[in-house]
Amino acid sequence: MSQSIEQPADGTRDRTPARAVPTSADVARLAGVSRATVSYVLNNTSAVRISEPTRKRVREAAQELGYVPHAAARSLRAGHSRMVLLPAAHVPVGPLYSRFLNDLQWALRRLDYTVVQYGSIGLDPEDAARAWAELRPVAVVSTGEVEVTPAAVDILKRSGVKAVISVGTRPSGGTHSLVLDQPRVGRVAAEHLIATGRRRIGVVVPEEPGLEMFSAPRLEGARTAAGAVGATVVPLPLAYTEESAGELAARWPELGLDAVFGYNDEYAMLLMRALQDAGVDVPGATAVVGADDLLLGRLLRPRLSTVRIDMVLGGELAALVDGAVNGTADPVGGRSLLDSRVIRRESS
Amino acid sequence: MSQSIEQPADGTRDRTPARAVPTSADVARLAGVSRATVSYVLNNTSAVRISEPTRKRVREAAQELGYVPHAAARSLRAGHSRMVLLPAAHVPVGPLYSRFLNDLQWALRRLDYTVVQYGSIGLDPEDAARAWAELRPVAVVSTGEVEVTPAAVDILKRSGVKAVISVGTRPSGGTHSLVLDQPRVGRVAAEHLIATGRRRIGVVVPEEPGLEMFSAPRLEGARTAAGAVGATVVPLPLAYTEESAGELAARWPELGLDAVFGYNDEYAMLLMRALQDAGVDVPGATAVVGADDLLLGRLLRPRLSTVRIDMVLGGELAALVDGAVNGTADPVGGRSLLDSRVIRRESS
DNA sequence: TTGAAAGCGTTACCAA
DNA sequence: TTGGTAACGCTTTCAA
Repeated sequence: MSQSIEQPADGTRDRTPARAVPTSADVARLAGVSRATVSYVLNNTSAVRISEPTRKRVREAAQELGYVPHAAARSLRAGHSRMVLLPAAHVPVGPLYSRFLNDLQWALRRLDYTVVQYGSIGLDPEDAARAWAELRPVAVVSTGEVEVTPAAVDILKRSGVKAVISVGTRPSGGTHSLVLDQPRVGRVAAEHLIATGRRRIGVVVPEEPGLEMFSAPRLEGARTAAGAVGATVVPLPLAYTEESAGELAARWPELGLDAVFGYNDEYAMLLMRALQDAGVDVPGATAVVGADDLLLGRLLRPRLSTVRIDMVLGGELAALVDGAVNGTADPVGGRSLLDSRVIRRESS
Repeated sequence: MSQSIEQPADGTRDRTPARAVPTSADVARLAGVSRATVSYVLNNTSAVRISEPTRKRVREAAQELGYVPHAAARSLRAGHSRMVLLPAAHVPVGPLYSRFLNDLQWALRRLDYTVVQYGSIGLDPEDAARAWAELRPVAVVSTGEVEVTPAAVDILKRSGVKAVISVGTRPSGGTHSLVLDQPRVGRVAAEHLIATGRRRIGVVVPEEPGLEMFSAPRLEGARTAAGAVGATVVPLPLAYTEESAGELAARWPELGLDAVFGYNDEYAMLLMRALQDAGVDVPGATAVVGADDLLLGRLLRPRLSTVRIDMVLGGELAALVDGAVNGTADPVGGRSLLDSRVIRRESS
């Protein structure tokens, strides 16, 4: 057994069976003051002056009891919270996106928001919205995998949500939308391939679920670019396994493609290797382009060409959220936050 | 500009300036019943029988107002919540770990917990614990990057937290610990290399911050295995860049190593390529082993040998959390949830 | 079958 | 300088 569970071993188990959690009333009692005074002292309320000895007594009492204020009670009283709800992704996405989400979480934290990840599987958009609304978040930032319909937005707004922001999808009614231009990724890839003389372009469409929201618009973008010059685009379903790549590579001659956009670097690497193993010359017979500019793509031979995506920064999105919450005018309007450009290496 | 911000475009901006969020009292008023009745109807309280016409009136009133119950008020009244707090990682970790966290979040959700990600940067363990305690979570699951000291555990327990679970670290006082056996990863890698005749083993130690919690124990495990048979282990600091790998490869002759454990597949791939570019024969002169069994590792030539880590499943950890919360006896005791074994391919 | 009221832990107003 | 009190939104016991 390479893993173990340890019970608390300090001999204090059940020393205090269901001991009550101390409240400000307990602190007040111990310090011999009123609850109001406790609140004043602990919140450093400047409008009220409390004598130093009293402050000291209160603080000591709080310390002794291990008193910690109750956030829910506080925000109930205050009438608002600083909770930002992030609908959880159904499936782990790529490294770029994970990094983005992590950045976002930290940036929000720095702005003193509490981030709640909330998964809502098998709920339709409106039921999901109702579930989210129960938490009375001040903002909802949907990262696109979860659809936010106009009706859902209405439910949220009516429950007091100040800002509904969707990122990664096309704008949906009533939300502030941060549209990550996925079609552009496919478009610049295709344009690059066309510019280097290719005319029959395969576009990998991952079979793994949860990726359609990225892959479909990328495919569409490639189609746009190809349509403009009479080039052909062929969708290529591909699972992230060596078998699937091998099968696709075996069909390569009959497909008659002279280029392929691999959705991202990982799928592109997988396919490129399969093509090479099947005797297809890269980039001679077929050019290959990935996306994300992963370091690993530079390790293969030929080095993988890629579309570098400059993802919007978590900090900027956090600023947008904060602005929307405060009702401040759009803090990022007009700025280009997502840019994609081809980095040509050796595979194209 | 490849990205745009859209304002709500339905012409309804500020249609209802600061309209109050409906409460159960509003519903009661509209339906012509008491708040109690509203609560009974909406919660399907079985102990009380409400006439069908009344139920209907209440439901319609709720519907019309867009009423959604207030979770904080509810749990304040109930005296407990179902919130699980997950201290946020400071830095994005590998794909395996992201997947694990995602699984965990979903598994907890399925058990009807609400997952709150909470970052606490620059806070010492006790202050962080106090911040967490304000939220009155029912459980805290530390994924290791954030240290949970015994004092922190005490603060949490006193605030009503039922279970403190730390995963990935050595057991810390008073918590249920799920120890992911990182040393074992290094040990099996080293044992494999030793078994195939290698004696001077380099172990990559990533320079990227936030990875020490994994890399240090892996290095230690390798040392243990080597020490047992008089083999040598040399730590190799390496940044995740081609330059760093190139510099390390350039020093290879003077290092005199006949094998290297690359920390994980990504670092191993990076280093293996640099070695090959520097003219080092792999696996002839130097054997290379990674970890994580990434698909991409099979694309290089020679195919990368790796340590396959069967990570504990999110669902199992969620079950442990649930068991700890319910006070049920340890639900996973004695089971081996983390296992590591070498998958030999061509690079060793 | 329904309603009145208490209480969860806070904070803010007003009075002392 | 301090304390009493009401109110935030909800559930639940008790009484009608």
